[in-house]
Amino acid sequence: MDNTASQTEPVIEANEPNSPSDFIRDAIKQDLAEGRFNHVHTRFPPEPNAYLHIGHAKAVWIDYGIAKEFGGKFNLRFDDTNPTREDQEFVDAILEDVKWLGADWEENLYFASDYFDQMYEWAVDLIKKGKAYVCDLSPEELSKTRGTLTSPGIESPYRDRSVEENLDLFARMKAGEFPDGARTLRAKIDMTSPNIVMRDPFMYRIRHTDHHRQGDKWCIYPSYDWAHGLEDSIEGVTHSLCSLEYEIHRPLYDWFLEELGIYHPRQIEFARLKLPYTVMSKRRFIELVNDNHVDGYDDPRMPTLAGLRRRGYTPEAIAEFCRRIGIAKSDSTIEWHLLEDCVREDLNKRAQRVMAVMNPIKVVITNYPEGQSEMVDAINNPENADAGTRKVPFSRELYLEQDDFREVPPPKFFRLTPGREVRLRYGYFIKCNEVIKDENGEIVELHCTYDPETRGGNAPDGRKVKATLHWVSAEHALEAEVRLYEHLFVKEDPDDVPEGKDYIYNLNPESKTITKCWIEPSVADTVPGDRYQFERLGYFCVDKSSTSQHLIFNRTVALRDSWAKIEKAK
RNA sequence: UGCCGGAUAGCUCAAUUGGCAGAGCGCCUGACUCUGAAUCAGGAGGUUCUAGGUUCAAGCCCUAGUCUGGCAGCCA
Repeated sequence: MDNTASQTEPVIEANEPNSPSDFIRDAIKQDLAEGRFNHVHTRFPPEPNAYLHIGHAKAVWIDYGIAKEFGGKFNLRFDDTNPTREDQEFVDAILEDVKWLGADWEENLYFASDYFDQMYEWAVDLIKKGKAYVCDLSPEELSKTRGTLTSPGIESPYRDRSVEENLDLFARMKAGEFPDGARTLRAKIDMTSPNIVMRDPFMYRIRHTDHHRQGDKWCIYPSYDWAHGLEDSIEGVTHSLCSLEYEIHRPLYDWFLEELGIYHPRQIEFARLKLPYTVMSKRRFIELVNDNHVDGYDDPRMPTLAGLRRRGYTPEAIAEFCRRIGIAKSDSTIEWHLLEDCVREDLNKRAQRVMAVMNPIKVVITNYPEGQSEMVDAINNPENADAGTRKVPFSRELYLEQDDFREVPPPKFFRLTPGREVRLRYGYFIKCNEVIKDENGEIVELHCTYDPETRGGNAPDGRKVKATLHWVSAEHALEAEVRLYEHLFVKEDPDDVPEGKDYIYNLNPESKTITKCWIEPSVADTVPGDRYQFERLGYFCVDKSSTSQHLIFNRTVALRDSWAKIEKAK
């Protein structure tokens, strides 16, 4: 068979100096070198029955990334072969997610259901070749005769029907003469195969269910194993990349294509992505959402792309993450840390800086005139001069972060403490003179003095301070809601539960904390999706439910904090 | 006990035809700094799962074993 015939694309090899190397790319280069294929064509084939998650992002970047690198084509194809689970809602959501990720399918958007006629014809071909038969076994009987992992199955009593009878029965299955589950079309392979997948797998089942795209045209629907290779073949895909669980299905993928004698793509499998402290299955997403353990598929704690997007993750960060984890055949669990590091790296370069105080302590600048205020210049992004500057109001009463003051400073603490001078970022040097407490001994405010000569944050006499603190003017600050997130589960493996419990038992009751912050007024007109760095605190993204009357920020990720590490080490 | 995979630094991965085990991230130290951030420099970190074998030479090839993932939906 000529595997290079269907398309004649120029061969472009991925020889850029920084192009990644892995076993799949190596295999593709070899295929190109040996002439098995003369171009590269991949596909991402989601079933429209759920929201995409970070694991799908990995698959998209493998499929799309490799196609791009080799100057090839990339198809987005909905594998919509089971109408009982699928819906247009998911098609729309997936389209949005893939587009957001940055994978451009151009005009190559396909639906497996568009190939149902062709698949049916091929099934008829296989029947005519004596390679497929209609089986009347019930689902229960079928599973009983399939055998086990260690023992062979037994042949169906309907296995040796005549071609004519099979053709007739199959046509009547299609015509809707039989109820759901009454019969299947099965491939005639080998009931004793050590690979259970090869024990006369079913190709079609009867489902009197309308399809979200085909309506009531069909009442028989193809199985994954039967359909997938055909879809790849029809589209001229060269490399059908999928996760390891399909490795055992490859012989069947090859068998159908070989028996049909049609264009034969190559399936290659890779390890799927696993992350600790979360779950990544469609069924569990549905449970978490339906039982209100999370606030929808786009809850910022969810590993869905919609959730990560709402959390503030950028597609660039996700792409970088996928690049860093690479592709392998060994199962592995990637630390969240790596994903977080990727967003920090991306957001550091692009996020607008802003000052916000989350746990305020009031500071009165005793030598600053009452009723006066002024605007100081602040840099929007030190990593990007083009981002410009903004004005931030300074006045007599400020809020500082509680963590930035210690009445009795521990060793190596160089923030504000009685008698010590520090800098207020873009403001003035201040010195703490007095700690005001209530009757319970709790600190209620600090009395400080400022040095008017240090306006903007520099001392004309060149004296240095050891700390620069963020602050907001009490009178001008806007109050906003902030939502802090932790892992959804308390255990690395949510399935690690006591007898009789399930993964829900491991939900982290503290995965979401709603609190407040006081933030500089420059963010008054911010809109959902805007991302900021709250200086010295972390990256935050404006939630979709945020309004100018009620600002809501999701913390994407905190900044690295080496002081916290020092403290924790004690 | 069947079949198909996997095992190299804390984590993720590399290592042409067998030829001195490397990188990124993390960690430690230093420099710099109006974010204890970022950036830059340096450093530590390995019985390549185990036991044999082939070879001048084995992470790689062979044998046996250990551990580990997937597979018995009319799901994909």
